[in-house]
Amino acid sequence: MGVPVTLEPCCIHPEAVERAKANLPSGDTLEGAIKLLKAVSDPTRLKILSALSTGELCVGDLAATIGQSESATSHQLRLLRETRLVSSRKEGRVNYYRLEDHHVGQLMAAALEHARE
Amino acid sequence: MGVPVTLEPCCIHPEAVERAKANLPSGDTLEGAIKLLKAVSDPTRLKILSALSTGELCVGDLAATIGQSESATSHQLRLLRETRLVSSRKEGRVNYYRLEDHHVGQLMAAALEHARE
DNA sequence: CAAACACTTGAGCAAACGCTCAAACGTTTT
DNA sequence: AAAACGTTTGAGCGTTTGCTCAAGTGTTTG
Repeated sequence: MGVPVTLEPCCIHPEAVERAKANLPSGDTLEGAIKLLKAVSDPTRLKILSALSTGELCVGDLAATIGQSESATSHQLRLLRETRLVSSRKEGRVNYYRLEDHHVGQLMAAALEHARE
Repeated sequence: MGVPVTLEPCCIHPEAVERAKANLPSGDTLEGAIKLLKAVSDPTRLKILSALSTGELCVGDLAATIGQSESATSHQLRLLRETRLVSSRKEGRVNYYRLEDHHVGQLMAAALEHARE
């Protein structure tokens, strides 16, 4: 059927809308991108990721570095673990965290560059 | 005074903490980066920015493109205007919006690439 | 085996967020 | 001048977020 789908009755520039719609990311892609962006768009978590970019750190040191309680730090680390941005390694009773995702560096760099202008 | 400043009494690896602390972005830089990241880490706003990457659009068309009410779209556009990610041009009673920041493209690209893996 | 330690977890709460709805605004058409 | 249009704005509301505090886990030390 050569019938045009998605007829939008109420818009000013239908062809512009079609073009823009065609370029929108798919639901899954958008969802994944949002999860990543939400993960890095919090001061505490961005500090954690920035700190880990200098090498692995345990929870206590991470907390001391970013100036937060260990509890708060641990809560955020959990979120970062779930989004696979960090991973952990246990040594005795100490838990060492490190960066896991290579896109995070790019994101932080772009955002910080923007902020320094 | 050769006295070492910022003595942190309670952490396991003081030298690692010092290194990580030295690498933390300054308050202003961090704040700016967070503002940018927060602005792009919402589905509605990310859709708006994605749509605008195909060219300028008026509010009604933007709303139709992303599947949101004009009011909701306008509210988010206001936020994007305040963070200088978009700018607008008025023609009669129609308001055309376009992308204003060149870092946004990089950010979206990195986030979407991550999501597609 | 008890105490100390490093960390995690759940409940609870205040603040921030994102939408809707109704009203307003400035412009254009009739 | 009135009506229609495209957009903006403010109030209100339910949801989400990020912290604290207290309790819990597992490991190590005395």
